[in-house]
Amino acid sequence: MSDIRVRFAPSPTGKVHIGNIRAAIYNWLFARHTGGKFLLRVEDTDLERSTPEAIAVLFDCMKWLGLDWDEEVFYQTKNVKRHLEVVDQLLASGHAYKVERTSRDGKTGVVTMFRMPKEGTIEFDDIVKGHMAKKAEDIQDFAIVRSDGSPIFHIANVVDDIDQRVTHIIRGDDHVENTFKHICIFRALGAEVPRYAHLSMIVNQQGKPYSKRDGAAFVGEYREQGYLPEALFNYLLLLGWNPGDDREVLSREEMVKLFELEKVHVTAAMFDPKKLAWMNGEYIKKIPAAEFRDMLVRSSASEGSSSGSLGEYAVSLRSDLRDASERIAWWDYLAAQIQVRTKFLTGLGDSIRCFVSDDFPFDEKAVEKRLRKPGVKALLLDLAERFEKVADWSAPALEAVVKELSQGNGMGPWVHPIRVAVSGRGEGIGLFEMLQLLGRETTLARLRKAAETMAAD
RNA sequence: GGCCCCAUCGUCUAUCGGUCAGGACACGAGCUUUUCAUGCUCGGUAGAGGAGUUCGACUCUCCUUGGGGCUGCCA
Repeated sequence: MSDIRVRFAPSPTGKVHIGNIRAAIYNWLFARHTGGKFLLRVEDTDLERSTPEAIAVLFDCMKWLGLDWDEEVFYQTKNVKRHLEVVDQLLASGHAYKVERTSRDGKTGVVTMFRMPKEGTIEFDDIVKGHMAKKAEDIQDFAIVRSDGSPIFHIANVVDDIDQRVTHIIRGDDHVENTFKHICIFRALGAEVPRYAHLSMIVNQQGKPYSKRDGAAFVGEYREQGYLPEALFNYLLLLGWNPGDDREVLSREEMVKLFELEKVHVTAAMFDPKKLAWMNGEYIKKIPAAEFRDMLVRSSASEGSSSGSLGEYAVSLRSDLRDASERIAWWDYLAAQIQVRTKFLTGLGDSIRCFVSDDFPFDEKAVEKRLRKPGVKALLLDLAERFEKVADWSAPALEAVVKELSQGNGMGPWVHPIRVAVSGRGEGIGLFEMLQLLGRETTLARLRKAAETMAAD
């Protein structure tokens, strides 16, 4: 047990930015590593943007990434009364004053300002950035209550941190300047100043802050694009921290065990989608085979091409597989072939369509390149003839047939037309494994059909 | 403009003054004698510039340059 308490305090705008969620990850890891508490505070004072839907999206993203929080969610709007009480306190002690001001957009009214010390230096030791200092005279007094009477971020944030007994504030780099102000508020209130850790920003290829113009910027988009939460989590963590050795793909347990704020980098990190994609592939390979198989079965069902339910592992093209165990073995084999070459979980349905249904699309380019070539018709018919005679319908046996035809000159001329004829595409799993899975009947039918309808003489 | 922060391969980074400056992604070449992918082997590319401290500096200090942040009745 420890007394450490950290918080993630996003504004629920409906979309959780990756830079923001990285702060959540670091907070979570720090809490889990130290045995402290990870709190969630919803800064919902912007009534226009924060809706129940937006808050639901936020919770959803956090749950997706496995960022579970301790204690009840703290809603900032519910603490407004406290914020204003504290402001009165500051007013009474002379740390704040009211003044008539005109805002940028021309609004004139009375706002409450926090009175900054006029001399001295404000200092703090940031856990990642080191010693920070700024002359008080370089910071101007700032507003803490709007003319409409609503508290402003600075005061709400500090009061909530006091009320939630937050000991460490881990947040984005863009808050550094605010920290000097906030420290003054803590002191004016006689409260203990928490420890700070400011995280660098995530930048794009041009070195500018990463925004939605640079690609997926919101957590939900990664989910939609077939990324695994573990991969995003791991990648974001690595963007600014490493365990000190060459390990990059880490289990959650390792992360919790090894994470230290002191080792977080100060410099801004460029977001590299290619490395994230690679990492996603690594995590997909780690999915237990049976689990991946079930994902495939599920995606085939959602394609509407398989009438069977998940539990039955139906294989509509292979009526010869009567036994449940045979069908499961069929799926296991297919899944194993596909898993190693999957980088994203999207499109799984498309890649197995031709295995579970005769209703699959033909890629026009592949057809043009591989089938509409002189002699292909005869070639396919001849292959069908030869395959028909194969006693043992297995990948090695089928490969032997083509190998013999090629006479050691490369099997390309046969392999490519067969692939397109039976699957409609130019890529996929190993050809002979594919034929083995499809079975004799389907393979022969497709070869002959392609020969008649698409292949050139 | 003012204030604050930052600076190693293209990118993420290792290095707690002495290293052939290491790894990963990406890239190139090759092998696994079918596509795609995986896997394996090999390869190239880095300490912004300048002073200083030191026997010795990527590492410490200063300057320059470059980049970023903040400078709201946003958060």
